[in-house]
Amino acid sequence: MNVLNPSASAPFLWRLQSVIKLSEVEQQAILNLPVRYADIKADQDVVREGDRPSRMFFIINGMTCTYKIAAGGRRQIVTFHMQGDAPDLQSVHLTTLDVSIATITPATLGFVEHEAILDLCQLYPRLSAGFWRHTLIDAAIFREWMTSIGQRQAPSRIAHLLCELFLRAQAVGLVDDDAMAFPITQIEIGDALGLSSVHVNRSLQELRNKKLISLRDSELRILNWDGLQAAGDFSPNYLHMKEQERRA
Amino acid sequence: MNVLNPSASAPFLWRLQSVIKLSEVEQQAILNLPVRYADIKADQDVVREGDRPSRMFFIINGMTCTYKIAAGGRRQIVTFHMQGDAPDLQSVHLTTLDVSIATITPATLGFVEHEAILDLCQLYPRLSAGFWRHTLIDAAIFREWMTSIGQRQAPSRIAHLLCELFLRAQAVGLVDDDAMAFPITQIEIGDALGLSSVHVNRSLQELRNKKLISLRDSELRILNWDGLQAAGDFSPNYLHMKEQERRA
DNA sequence: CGTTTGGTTGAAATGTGTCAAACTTTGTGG
DNA sequence: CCACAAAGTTTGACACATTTCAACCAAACG
Repeated sequence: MNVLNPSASAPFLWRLQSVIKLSEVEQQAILNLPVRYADIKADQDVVREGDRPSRMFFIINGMTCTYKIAAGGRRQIVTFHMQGDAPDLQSVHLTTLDVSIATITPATLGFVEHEAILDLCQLYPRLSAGFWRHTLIDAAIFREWMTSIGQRQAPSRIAHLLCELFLRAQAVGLVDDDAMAFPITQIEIGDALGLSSVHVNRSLQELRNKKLISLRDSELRILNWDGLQAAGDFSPNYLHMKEQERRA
Repeated sequence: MNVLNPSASAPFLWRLQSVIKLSEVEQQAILNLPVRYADIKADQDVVREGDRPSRMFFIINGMTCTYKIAAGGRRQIVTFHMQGDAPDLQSVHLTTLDVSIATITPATLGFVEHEAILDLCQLYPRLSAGFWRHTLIDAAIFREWMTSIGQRQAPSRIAHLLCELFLRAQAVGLVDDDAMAFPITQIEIGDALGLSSVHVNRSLQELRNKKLISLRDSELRILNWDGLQAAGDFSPNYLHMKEQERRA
């Protein structure tokens, strides 16, 4: 956590550009952001509920999950984040964290002081809009997850999650040949979908038996995309991927 | 929907000021926003999933819910909104709506063109921050609801929802003497919490039997706040109410 | 190479859903 | 302002998706 690297923010820039078009100047502003990066082991908390961090971070490599603990120690994972995502961008304005964020895999993270982000927002309204839009897409994902957990049965919930993660991985170039690295355990899937790991296991077998996916050795392969979408009641609109933003 | 009223945005201003401190100039900018208002009957869609609205709205009076429809016509209500809230503020940047928004009660709404909001964001970074913060608090509520639906049992989910709505109503002056107007039906509670209306009914009776609340004739009265919080595993931090924002 | 972590299977317990009917309150048109 | 209709609430019996507990197996790891 002590090396300073001027180009480390490239993954964050790419991700932001999938969210909003940026001018050369604005791109440079992001690339010039003072970033401190750190390698973190798997299954470590990066930040904890109640923290008041003075910096945000983005993912250079690896996967994280955001979670809350409910009564009885039950854990709800509210979202997964991958390359380029900024899991706690919200902390720029919501001073006290209402969630914890942990690594799923070993991860390389880039840390940026909130002040630096706020300065950019003052200078470049378009960057401000981009950051806002990033958090809005996160919120859209939360809404869709709520719908999944509240209304869909277990196999459908799982199919839906797999569809989402696959598209998001694809968008950042983490998919080849219909397959992606899938480091999430069945327990974690359960924590994300409000299911026991036992039931996740049985439901996954259903999806496998229907020849929709193969999932083993931490690799997810889509065997039948249309079938998986149908099983998961999945429609990608909520990810707001190809959408052209309105203006400056 | 044809009267123009220069001071109609007052409830929105009050709400924004609970989110971020504003200067005199910024306050005036909000008050001078060109607002068109409209009275809408209960149980009407204000906007629908797939719409690309050119304006956002805030609630002058009444209550709305944001919902999604899943396979089989099952409805998930993802949030309720009340006085001063801007339920589709997100539409300023997420052009295509991924949710529908309907009135719960007859409501008076104020509509503002997105362009006007974007102009203010350019002029006043602090307002930009305030809008962003408003949507971030919405997202925090989504996260907490996910945790409720995913991890808590029915009576606890309901108690949690009641706590939240009570505090939010209190913050905008809609509570007196431990009671608030409660126009939400048991079916709607079920749609919000992923429960059948039958089970909502039985769980509400539990809360009543424990002398935590009284709920009848569309009035919710809190009989034992501490008990209700405990039953709902509720802690208000996620509402980010008294939190002082960091800076400009 | 033992130890840990994650995956799989079976059987029993249970929270919640579904269906159906009755009851109560609210709203409305005559 | 009544009478009726519509909407919301309550109750009972039964079905079932999912959880829990417990054991075993397989893969990853130091």
